[in-house]
Amino acid sequence: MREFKRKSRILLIDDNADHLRGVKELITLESSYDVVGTTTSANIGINLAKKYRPDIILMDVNMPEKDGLQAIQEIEKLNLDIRVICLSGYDDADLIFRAMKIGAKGYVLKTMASAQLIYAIDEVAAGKIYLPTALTSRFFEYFQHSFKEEANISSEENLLTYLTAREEEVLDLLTQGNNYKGIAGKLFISETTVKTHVNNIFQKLQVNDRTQAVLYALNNGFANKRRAKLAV
Amino acid sequence: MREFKRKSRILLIDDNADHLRGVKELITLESSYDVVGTTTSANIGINLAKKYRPDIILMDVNMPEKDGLQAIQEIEKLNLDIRVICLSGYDDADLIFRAMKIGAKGYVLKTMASAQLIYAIDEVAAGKIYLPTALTSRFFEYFQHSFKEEANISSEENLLTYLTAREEEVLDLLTQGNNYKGIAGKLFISETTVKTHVNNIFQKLQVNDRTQAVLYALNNGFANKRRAKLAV
DNA sequence: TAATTTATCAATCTAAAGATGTAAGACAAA
DNA sequence: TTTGTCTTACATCTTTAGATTGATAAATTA
Repeated sequence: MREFKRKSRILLIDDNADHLRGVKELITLESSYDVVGTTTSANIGINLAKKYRPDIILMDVNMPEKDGLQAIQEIEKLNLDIRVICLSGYDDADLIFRAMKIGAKGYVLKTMASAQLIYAIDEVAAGKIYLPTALTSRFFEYFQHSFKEEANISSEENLLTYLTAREEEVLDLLTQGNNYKGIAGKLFISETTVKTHVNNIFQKLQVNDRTQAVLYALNNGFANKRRAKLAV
Repeated sequence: MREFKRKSRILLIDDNADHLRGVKELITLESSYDVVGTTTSANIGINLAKKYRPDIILMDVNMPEKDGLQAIQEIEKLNLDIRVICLSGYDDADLIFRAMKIGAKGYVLKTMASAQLIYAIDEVAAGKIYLPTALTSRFFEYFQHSFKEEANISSEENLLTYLTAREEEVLDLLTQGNNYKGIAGKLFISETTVKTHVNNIFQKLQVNDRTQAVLYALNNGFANKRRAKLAV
């Protein structure tokens, strides 16, 4: 069963007026999409997005007035189910990474063949996320690089392994911002006992105070809820 | 100018002996790669990797004895410049994400056409990172989802925005484990001034002590080196 | 069984942290 | 000019944190 699909409506944002015209012409002539608006200003673009509710926005990410990435973030926050495809002159890995991170559904280079742009729009219009193969490879190199450093750091020697089970419990409560009294109350032991544990923790982690202990714990894989989601 | 390239040497690790045989046959007959070893055990596989130094490992990620992902991590730690391609029966987004995170250079489903596997090996052998289009899309959905939650959390109301520039400097030094004296020394101001700033920070962040302030800062986007690399 | 580790608790002391109030000079906005 | 905010600074006081030493019972390991 094939459901009815209306033509996707597209908004173009690009500070280069020539390129803007070119893309509009391309889409109008070579595809079945509607260009519902064009602008050379990111700020105006955001307003047009609110007004026309396009299905897709082609956004230049290299604009002087306002950063394209910032514009994408603002649009994403509106939760209007608008899918943004980045247009960029550069295949900078960091740019690609940040764009995908904040929710871009595609990233296409201006230097790529026009057929590739149309294909990207087709894919994104169909609900997919699309990156050209070459950019995907660049993305993953950057992605893996950013995690490799983390791995190297924590593979030196993790002093946390020397902690006893009880000390880990105490440290866990420390990383939640508890003071001695709070920890004692939660573990049903005396405050002086907590002090003993905490002092032993300091010795083992080779730190001077609780803040440093907490920082060591967080930087060396002591899972605190949030980050655990991205942990292996 | 085209440099000489010797045939890439491949090690196969898959606890399913039938599948192992099939893949070996495929590679031997349909490609120009050398299969230098096969094993159904992840642990033996790691030893074979050390011994034969293959260029590429095809690793099943769903094994009972030892998790394939764990095996990949151990191999990556050896720094032998071995490129690992995951073979999996499932297109589970979380699995794909974790595999790529720990350094897999490719991820191919067992259900995919054999030509696709050969193509993946070709790409990885050529130094690229390869994910089939369908899996790339899944990866990005997962990737974006994991960051969207972060964005939502910090979009409640970030008390950090109320801090003055100087207070941010002080907080930054706090998040590095400095005490009053350390901060005073680094900012060339008196210790009492630091106390004033710190107290104001506590007020604005609505916390009781420095540990809580540091935790608030870290959980609300206050960039400390490491994480800054992944921040927008 | 003897030795070791772990978890518990206490007393004591010093140093550091935190609360509170006050205030002067710089600077920008109204 | 006045108002307000920011940065700097000090004094005083209370509370908390941290270091050190010592001790006991239970559990583990040699």
